[in-house]
Amino acid sequence: MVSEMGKKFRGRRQRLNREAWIDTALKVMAETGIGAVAVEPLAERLGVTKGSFYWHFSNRDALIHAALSTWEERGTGEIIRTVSGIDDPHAQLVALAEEAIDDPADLSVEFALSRARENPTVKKVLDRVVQRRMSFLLQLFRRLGLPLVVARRRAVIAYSLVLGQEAAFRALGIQALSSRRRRALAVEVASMLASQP
Amino acid sequence: MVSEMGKKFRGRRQRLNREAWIDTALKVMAETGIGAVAVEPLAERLGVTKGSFYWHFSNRDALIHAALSTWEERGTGEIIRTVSGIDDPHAQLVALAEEAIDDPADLSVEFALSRARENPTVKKVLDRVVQRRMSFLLQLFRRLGLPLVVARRRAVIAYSLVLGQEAAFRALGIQALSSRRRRALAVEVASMLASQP
DNA sequence: ATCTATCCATACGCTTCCGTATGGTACACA
DNA sequence: TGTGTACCATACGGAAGCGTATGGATAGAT
Repeated sequence: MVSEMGKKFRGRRQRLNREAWIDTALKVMAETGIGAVAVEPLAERLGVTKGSFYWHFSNRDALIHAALSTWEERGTGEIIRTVSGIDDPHAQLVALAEEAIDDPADLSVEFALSRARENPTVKKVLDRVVQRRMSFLLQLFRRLGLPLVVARRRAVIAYSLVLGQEAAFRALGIQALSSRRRRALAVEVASMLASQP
Repeated sequence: MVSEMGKKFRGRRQRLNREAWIDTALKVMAETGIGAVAVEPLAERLGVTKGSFYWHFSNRDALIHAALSTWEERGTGEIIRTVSGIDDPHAQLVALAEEAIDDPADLSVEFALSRARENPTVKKVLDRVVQRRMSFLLQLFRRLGLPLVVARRRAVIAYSLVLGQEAAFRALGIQALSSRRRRALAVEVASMLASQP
């Protein structure tokens, strides 16, 4: 029972794939949280209708799931891989801090997920990622010569710092930092975190 | 044109006031974000219908506004007042860290607001609060003998830490800390933040 | 040139939420 | 014992989102 359609003028066709939806979903998640990942607004943002969406995904949950998988793959390795190439643990810490300041998008997602842990899918992915991050940080602080109890606390503190930075910058209305200031901040953070107790 | 009403059995009446709505709104804001502050779910949570709500408030925005005002009054002073009673700046810092670890509810709201800064009302309130927090922190680090540039960075770091702690605890699945661990963490944070560069 | 797989638009029913209208109930107080 | 004020329930219309059904549109193979 469709009356009339397909008659209107349309600009040239858009033709998307799953990845386009996933990327947009992750962006929106970082900006506004997982709750804002809604099919129709996303469609509008992409210049299509939800007809497209339901061709690529069975439903909204499938998109969330796919987005989380993509995020987990892309993110968990990237920073850690970059940093793993460095030998000196202190230089590693500086690099880590700099990465965290530089690329808030990835951490924004993590930050958003921390607030959606009641979602079972989110919980599973987040727990895995956090596990890896924490053990990496713990190892790092151990290599810096800190005793285990201290290293454990530092790991929690470092993780808090990383997650909070994004929120703090938002709250402070800071958009970006010059590379000089960024570097200075990273060095400061690293030396604080590495300081002997 | 109302057909039949008021005939059903009702348990005893609830009788609320504005404050009950505001408190619940703040709780929900802390838990799930400002977007989750919706009239009907709140009403259900309070065991009434929205008929009650629209007697106390003109609309949803009025509730948000009232909640933000209440939060600003209650929060901005409380911690700072407690801490201001202490003389030694280092002890102040420890107390501040302990407060932050202890009472995540208040900071959860702040955290939620940092993600809703595009809302003009939120922006106004948040900017005021952040301004106060930052100048307090700056002063504190100055009194600890840190040079201005360093103190400024430390203030940003401290604020990031405070905001992130809540998210990190969520992500880590930490509900609460024993007072011993809490104290240890606070001391650790304070000594890090106060360390000479 | 036609066919087919791929991708998208439109329309529809359902649910949740907003805000309004209107009527009902309890308690104080006279 | 009635009556008013304060508080709440129900019903309604509209907007926005989810998911389904179905009918185009387009590109590439043949």
